[in-house]
Amino acid sequence: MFQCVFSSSVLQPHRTSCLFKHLFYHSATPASQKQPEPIYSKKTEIQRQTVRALSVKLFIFSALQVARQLLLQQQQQQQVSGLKSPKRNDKQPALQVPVSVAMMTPQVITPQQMQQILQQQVLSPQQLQVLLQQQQALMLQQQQLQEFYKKQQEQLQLQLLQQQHAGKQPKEQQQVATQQLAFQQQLLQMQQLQQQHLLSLQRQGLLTIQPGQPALPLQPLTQGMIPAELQQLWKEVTSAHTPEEATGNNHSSLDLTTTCVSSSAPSKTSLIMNPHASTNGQLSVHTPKRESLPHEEHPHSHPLYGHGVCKWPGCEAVCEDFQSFLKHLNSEHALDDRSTAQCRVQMQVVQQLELQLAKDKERLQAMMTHLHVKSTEPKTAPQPLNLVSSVTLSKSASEASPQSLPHTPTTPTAPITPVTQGPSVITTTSMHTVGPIRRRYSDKYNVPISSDIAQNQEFYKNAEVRPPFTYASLIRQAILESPEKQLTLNEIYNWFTRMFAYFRRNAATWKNAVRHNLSLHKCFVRVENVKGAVWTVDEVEFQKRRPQKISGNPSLIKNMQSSHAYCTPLNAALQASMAENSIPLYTTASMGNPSLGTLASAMREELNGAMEHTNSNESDSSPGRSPLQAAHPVHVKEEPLDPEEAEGPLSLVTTANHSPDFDQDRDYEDEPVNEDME
DNA sequence: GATTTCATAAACAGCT
DNA sequence: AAGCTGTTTATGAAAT
Repeated sequence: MFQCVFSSSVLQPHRTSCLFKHLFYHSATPASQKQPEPIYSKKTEIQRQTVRALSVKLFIFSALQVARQLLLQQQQQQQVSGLKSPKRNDKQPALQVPVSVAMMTPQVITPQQMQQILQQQVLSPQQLQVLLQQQQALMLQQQQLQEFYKKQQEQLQLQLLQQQHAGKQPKEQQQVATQQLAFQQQLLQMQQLQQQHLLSLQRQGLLTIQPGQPALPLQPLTQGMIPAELQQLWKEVTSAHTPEEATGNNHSSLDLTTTCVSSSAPSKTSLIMNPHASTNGQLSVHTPKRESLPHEEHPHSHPLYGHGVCKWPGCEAVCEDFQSFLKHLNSEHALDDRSTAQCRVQMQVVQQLELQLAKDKERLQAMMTHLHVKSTEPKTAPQPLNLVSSVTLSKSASEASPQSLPHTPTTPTAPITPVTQGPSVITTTSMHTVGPIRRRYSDKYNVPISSDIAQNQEFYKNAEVRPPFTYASLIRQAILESPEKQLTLNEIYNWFTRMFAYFRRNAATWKNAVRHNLSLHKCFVRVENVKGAVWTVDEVEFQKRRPQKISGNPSLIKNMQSSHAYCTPLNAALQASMAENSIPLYTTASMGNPSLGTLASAMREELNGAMEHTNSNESDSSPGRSPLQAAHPVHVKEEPLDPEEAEGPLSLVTTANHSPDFDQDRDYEDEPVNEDME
């Protein structure tokens, strides 16, 4: 294609118009500049180069027109539809083009237009300002180049004329040639500058260039080719029109490359860092001096440094001490394309997380609303976990309808009090702090863990909240949820990671804890299998091991697990009384509060009845509900009660299609580790 | 304040 | 040899 330009055997060198046509279409291809074959004389070569440079210019002009049209269209659309979710916008190609083109064709786009576009990209005022400044600078540069371009054009015409008349003035021609070469280089520089600008924007995610988009190629610069005068010229141009760059540009040696880079680099940094300027101002300019700032205030608490490891996304380089970390930071994560891109990615990650957080907050609020839990008191209570507790309790109170909770309030537990969404609803944010705190919650008081998990399944899956249950309870739950009431260690692991986002981190820690618990507690029985060893739950031992604070009656506690479905009205009553007291529910009960604690236990005792002991027989090895299933095949819905596992729809399904094989699909195939959004 | 329960860390052995 | 599994001990925090 571009051969028609350089090895233009089809084109007569003097027929510029023809050349123009071709160059108009192919000028910007990178390969076209590489090693033009010396077919013609030096003079002709220069002409070709000049012409090509001109064609580049033309190309730019054409791009301007396209940009303008697109902009106008865009504006019209905006006026009609208004501004919508900016994030989506920057994925729409229609927008990308105008923005990108606009950046390189300042003169057709007014600052206002520019602002409009950029606002769609969720730019801060600072970013906008920087962009505008840069745009103006580019505009001035381009104007100068245009003037220069006109001159060159005239000279070219003259030269061509002379050539046609076989005029021979080598010296003059050489001068002209030099100038033309310079001009070409300048144009290349211009291209490069613009290209870098585009790239920087790309890195920041402000725009994405489509494959088919006629982006200007980045032209490799051979410094040896740059005439001194061009350097001088370039200096003049750049220094004259980019005053804002002077601040960040302390390079004394001004070769074109550095000028080019430095002129775009500040924009890059400022654009990216501005959003965080208030907190991470030190990053706005990349100098070692600045970077040493953050740890001056907090000697060893750099957000990018922890546990002797560099926390830069995807790095994890080991740094023995803080100094070596700083060294590493300066060397490995300097301001380059990679770091910038990673920074941008991190920004998106944060955005995503915030989005997710908002969603989960909303969900939680709806849950709380539905459950009528006034979480005002938890907030005032010293324990940060009260929220969790109350949530848990609320579930247990409404466990008569375990599966329906998150979705529809069709539960028997009718609204008791008009619910007002208090501002003190537990937020996922606060929940995140729960993690490191070790508490024992509901499970300690025989709160059906199953119902909580079933009802908060989505919540636990997505929010990195530590479930308010002990490892033992969780392990037991995992095992009981399985069709065969037995799991291998690995399957238990998988259950943890699948059910709780919290356990998708620090695997070594919690896995160790799981193993530790399995070994430590008598209630977990290891059974040698054909396939290996599986773990089962000895329900008797499990109940034995825990102190029954509620009623002090072990047998009662044991019975409590069943017949939840029948407590519907009582649950409502309990819930009402709890709401009435407006106390941290579980805490209250745990404290041995006579009214609530005994009420709950009494209720359960009363309700348990005779149906309970169905599973007490096989408790040693397979405390499962297989016998119960046989006993109450129809009562699938109420099954969850029996061994206090309110397994949600999931386990119901598995029970229904119960096939001889294990739940291999869940344990091995759907690796949940990648569920978190990072 | 002593005891219990639990979480966490870690050493160690056996097995694959 | 490395990783997994399972056991055991130690320590500290929180609850009782």
